[in-house]
Amino acid sequence: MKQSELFTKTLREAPKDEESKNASLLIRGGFIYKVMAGAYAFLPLGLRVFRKLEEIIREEMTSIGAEEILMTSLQPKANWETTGRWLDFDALFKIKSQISEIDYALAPTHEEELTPIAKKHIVSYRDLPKAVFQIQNKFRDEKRAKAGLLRGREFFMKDLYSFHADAADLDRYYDKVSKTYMKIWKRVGLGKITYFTWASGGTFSKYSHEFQTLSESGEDTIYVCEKCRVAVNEEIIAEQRECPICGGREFSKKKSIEVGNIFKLGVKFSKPFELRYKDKSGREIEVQMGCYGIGLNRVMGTIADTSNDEKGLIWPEEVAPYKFHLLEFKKGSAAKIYKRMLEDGLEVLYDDRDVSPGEKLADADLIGIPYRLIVSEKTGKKIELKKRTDKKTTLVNYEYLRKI
RNA sequence: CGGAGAGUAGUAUAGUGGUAGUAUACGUGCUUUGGGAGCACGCGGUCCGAGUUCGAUUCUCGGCUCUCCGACCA
Repeated sequence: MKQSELFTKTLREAPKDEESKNASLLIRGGFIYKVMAGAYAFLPLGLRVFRKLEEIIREEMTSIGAEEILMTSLQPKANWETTGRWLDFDALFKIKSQISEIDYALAPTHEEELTPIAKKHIVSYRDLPKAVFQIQNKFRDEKRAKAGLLRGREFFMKDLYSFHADAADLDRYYDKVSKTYMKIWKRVGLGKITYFTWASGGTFSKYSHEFQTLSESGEDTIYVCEKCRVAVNEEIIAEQRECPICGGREFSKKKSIEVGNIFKLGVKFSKPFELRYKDKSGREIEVQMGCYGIGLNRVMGTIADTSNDEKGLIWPEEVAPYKFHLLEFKKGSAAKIYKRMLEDGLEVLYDDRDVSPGEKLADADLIGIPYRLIVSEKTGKKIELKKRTDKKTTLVNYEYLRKI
């Protein structure tokens, strides 16, 4: 992509209506646009990051046998009445048709939609286990949207739902998902600071688990067992005074962002919707369910929040909008290299704009693409390479780029 | 939802009961090119409504919006 043709511009100063570091940097870099409190549009660079995240998550979900579906945002009131959550779900957006006066829910989560769907397809023990996931926008009527991308009213989630014949099978799958989640954090660059965390199970079960990423701008507090690299959420530390793994009592208190959580739903939804299967003896048994979420906006915000310096963003390689940022200091001098990179399938943002070197460098710092290539001479022969976090550049030849 | 603060140009800011200023961005021209270049000229603004007043961007009231603190958070 030529930067001269990019839809967005960078902003020299942080917008004053946004105090959070994540949104402030992302807005300055032209990744997102704030539509209103708690609702952000993804612009070309931001969408590229989003798609990378999506693809990583998709690959990992597929690797544990989950199939992708896409459900609706508009949902019938009746389904929510079936579970009692039409009244009980605080953050449920309810809308009324101005024509028919029929009530709808704007989906904050999809158990109420998926369980009846599953009923059509899961009728026998032969149909189990099953797992489906989707990546979709969700709506939650948060009393207070805050912290930029971290708590919004409309956001994207990957939600995975699994269906099992019995609790033991659910347990096995739940563990598998946990491990896969840890792989995902690693791939998106949050591996070292994300902890598997014991949390209250809410209305579903005694415990659930969260994945908490250490960050000063987080709204959660966790207690980390440094020995086991696991944590417990503040809400259960009172009852769970020991590390669930090693039994240790040494915790350090940290602020964190919940980037994912997983629940064993049991029969919470299969019961009201009468999702049952017949076992070998012909007996009808309620299906065991699990659900597993990852907030994509939140993950993107968390990366922005935890991976930056005073000059701008520092994207982890797997989620960067482009792998290479090609800068030229003499008009047109990098055109040939750019063309060749495209032919070789290398992901590159080419700053072909007619602006000063200083401005290009400052923008490159802000946008945070991991590998910077600088062509300073008219001949275009010399390529300097500098990682976003490096202080100095090194001369490389073209062939080297393909090996990075 | 309770509390606090804030709305002035695309962005960031200053200021004022009487002509709204600066930086940056943007446009034109010339010069310039390894850390947000320089000069000149130009374009562009007081959130909405009501009230007080000869006159309101400024004061008062209402609304809308945003931010922060708290509560809440499948």
